[in-house]
Amino acid sequence: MKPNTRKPNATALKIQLCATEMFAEKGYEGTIMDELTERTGVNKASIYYHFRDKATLYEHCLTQLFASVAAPVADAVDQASTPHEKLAIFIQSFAEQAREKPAMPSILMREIASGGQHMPDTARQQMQRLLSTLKNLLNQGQQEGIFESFNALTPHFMVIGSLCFFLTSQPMRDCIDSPEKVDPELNEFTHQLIRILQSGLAKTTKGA
Amino acid sequence: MKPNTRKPNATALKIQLCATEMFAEKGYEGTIMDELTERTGVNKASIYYHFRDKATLYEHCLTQLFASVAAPVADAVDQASTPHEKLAIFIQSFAEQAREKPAMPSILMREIASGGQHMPDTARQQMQRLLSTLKNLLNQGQQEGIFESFNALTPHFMVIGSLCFFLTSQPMRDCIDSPEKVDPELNEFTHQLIRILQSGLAKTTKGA
Amino acid sequence: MKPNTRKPNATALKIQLCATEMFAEKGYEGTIMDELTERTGVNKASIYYHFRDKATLYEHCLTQLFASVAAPVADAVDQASTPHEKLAIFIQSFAEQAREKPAMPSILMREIASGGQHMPDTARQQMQRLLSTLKNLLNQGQQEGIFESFNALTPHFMVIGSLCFFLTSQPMRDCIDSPEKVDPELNEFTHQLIRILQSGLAKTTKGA
Amino acid sequence: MKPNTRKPNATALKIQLCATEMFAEKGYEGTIMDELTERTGVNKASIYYHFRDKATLYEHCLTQLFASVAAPVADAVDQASTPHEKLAIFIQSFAEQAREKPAMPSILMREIASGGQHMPDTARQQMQRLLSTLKNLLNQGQQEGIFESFNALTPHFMVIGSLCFFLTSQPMRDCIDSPEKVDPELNEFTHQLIRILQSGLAKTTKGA
DNA sequence: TATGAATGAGAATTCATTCAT
DNA sequence: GATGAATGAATTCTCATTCAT
Repeated sequence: MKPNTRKPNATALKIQLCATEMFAEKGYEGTIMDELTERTGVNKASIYYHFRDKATLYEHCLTQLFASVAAPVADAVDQASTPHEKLAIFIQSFAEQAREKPAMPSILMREIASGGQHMPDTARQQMQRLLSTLKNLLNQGQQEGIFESFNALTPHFMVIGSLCFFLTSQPMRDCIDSPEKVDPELNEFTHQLIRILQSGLAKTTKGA
Repeated sequence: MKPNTRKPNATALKIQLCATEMFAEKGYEGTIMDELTERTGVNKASIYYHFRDKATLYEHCLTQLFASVAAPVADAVDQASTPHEKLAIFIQSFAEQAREKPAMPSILMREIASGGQHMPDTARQQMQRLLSTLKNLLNQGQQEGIFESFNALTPHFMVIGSLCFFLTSQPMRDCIDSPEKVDPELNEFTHQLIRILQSGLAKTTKGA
Repeated sequence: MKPNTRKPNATALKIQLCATEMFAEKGYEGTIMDELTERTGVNKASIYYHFRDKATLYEHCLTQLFASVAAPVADAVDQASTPHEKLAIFIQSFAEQAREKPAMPSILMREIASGGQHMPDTARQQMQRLLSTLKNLLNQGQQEGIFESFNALTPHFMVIGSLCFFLTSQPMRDCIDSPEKVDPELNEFTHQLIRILQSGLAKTTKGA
Repeated sequence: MKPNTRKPNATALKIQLCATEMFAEKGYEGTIMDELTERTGVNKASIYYHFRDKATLYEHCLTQLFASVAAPVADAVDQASTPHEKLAIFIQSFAEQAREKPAMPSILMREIASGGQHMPDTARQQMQRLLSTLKNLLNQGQQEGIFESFNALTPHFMVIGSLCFFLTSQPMRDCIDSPEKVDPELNEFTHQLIRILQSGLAKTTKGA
């Protein structure tokens, strides 16, 4: 029984949470173990006791994070029945997860930007799972004659990409207070996203 | 006169280009000045001669990069007349710019992921410019009764976000060679994106 | 238990002592951290662990050094009673301190030469304290009709300046071995200094 | 005829003056050639054209500086006749020189503090010359029964040391504006110095 | 487990000096 | 003589990691 397994005791958990936050804020290289020490209040050597090294800690954080996001989305979609509903739920629940775990969009964006070299396999699989979920509901919709035929990657990235950009760019947008700026809430953004995609993917039935 | 005749900026330009590439690949902290030295073949002190320090070099690269992307997009959109055309051109030309300057999506994603803290003002303004361009064409379309009313941020991030994700995730997707995988080309992706957004934003007149 | 049992500050102290010596020998800019590493036998990173950076280390050394000099002098003067005695003790004990802590005159001279820009406040205060001590004894002597009236700065610098010059110029003088040269010992120098000042400051009552 | 000889043209002279100033302010190691470039407005390569390297430039500055100080002092003393007068003139004219060439006390103090390792021979000789001048007048005074017998080094350093300290510490003292502080002018300081030394060295004739 | 101290391998930056024009 | 651009050898400082207790 190696020390760095199972039942994350209080210390280990605190480290994990802080680290996930820092990785999101500053990226892998930007995260400095000394700073993590300060933020957690945990002794540096302790971090190394609980997680072999920085890379291992990173893997651990990402694995946990992405699993905790993908599962609820897939589950929620399964509850719905019609493709339109499923699509809406997909978007909705991904948005919710991203808001609840704000580290996720940041980390995902950084990882993808760097070619996913440091993304642990399990984390990658979780993202695949989301894509599959979407693919399935699109197929269903297409077979039912509701949706046009599209490569699932396009709507996938329209959802994931736009939500990640929207959420992570919030601090940047908050800096600019031009009087005309009317920033939508996440809710509004999500609803518009749903509306656009539902009608954008829909089969154009009008014979005109 | 040797082939590599020394024009005033040859060295500085080489540094800028290489650095932009590295910042895209590895991020700010991941970019090591010694490596940049090797890649450019330029003496390390020379880099510091032309650009005060790493941070300044970064700023310079970003400023140049984003200016070189936003201008052509805005210009291209100005050439078109109808909102539908403008939207298509917006997407098309942003996609083109992103393909031509592959560093841009990576850098943009990383920057946004970290709250844009290190993004120079001018670079930020260029992104604003893109948003304005889109806002204008949406307004025009809306006034002409062609588009529904949307906060421009939603379609903006649907375009920028999905294209950035699509382009930067290419290497990641290329790793997975499942036989069923059918990855679309950028062209196909762009066309689908245009189609979905054109019909997704369009005023649903049928039924009226 | 090895002879060099690790007490909490052993390393930090060793660094401080070596550094003080080097700062005296070579000045702030002339002191190279790598050399300090070699001299102390302490790992370079350890120096930075105990003292944030070179400037902090310098401050620390100076603070300690000047405090350790000024206090004994002031204390010694307090023990004496007559102004003449006090003056002699002032000179005597400053000379002693300077011999015991040969880094002090060098550092003081360099610091003053550069306008004291880098002198930590506490160190500056210690020098003020010496001046005050002298001022007081001069005042006492003046009130007792023993000393003429002088701005204390003059005798102050006659003591401090001449002793610093005498002590630090020793190596320079040792180079010149002209046969006629008869260099006084510190003791002789100090005694002459006392004699000259005692009679130089004394009220010239004769002739009255 | 090497370039770095004789008739110091305008550029070379400007460099020399600026450099002397910087060496005084910051010391040898603290003087950075790039900064010297900025201050002089002369191109860096030009400095190297006129003076082989930093060490040579330093030597040159010191040689010029100390020669220009010692000669006038010695000459002035020669004009006077009585030992008391000569002593006063010695102090007076050294003080004048130091005020006119404020770089001198700083450089002298730094050089002595570091054991005079980098002091060019000619500069050292100039300091010796001052000591000799003082020695002679003391001898004369002693033979005339005016002065007590002292090793000349003591009064020498009392003059040189105190004046150097007084002059260079001015900026430091100007920082402290305690209400009680009454800083003497150089003139007052010099007069007190003369008074103290004249009576301090004088033969105590009173048979009491 | 927890902790203060230590450490080696970097990494950013500086600086005196030189070169080509 | 003057100048912008280069360059190699330092030099300061950082950081992931380990050790001793």
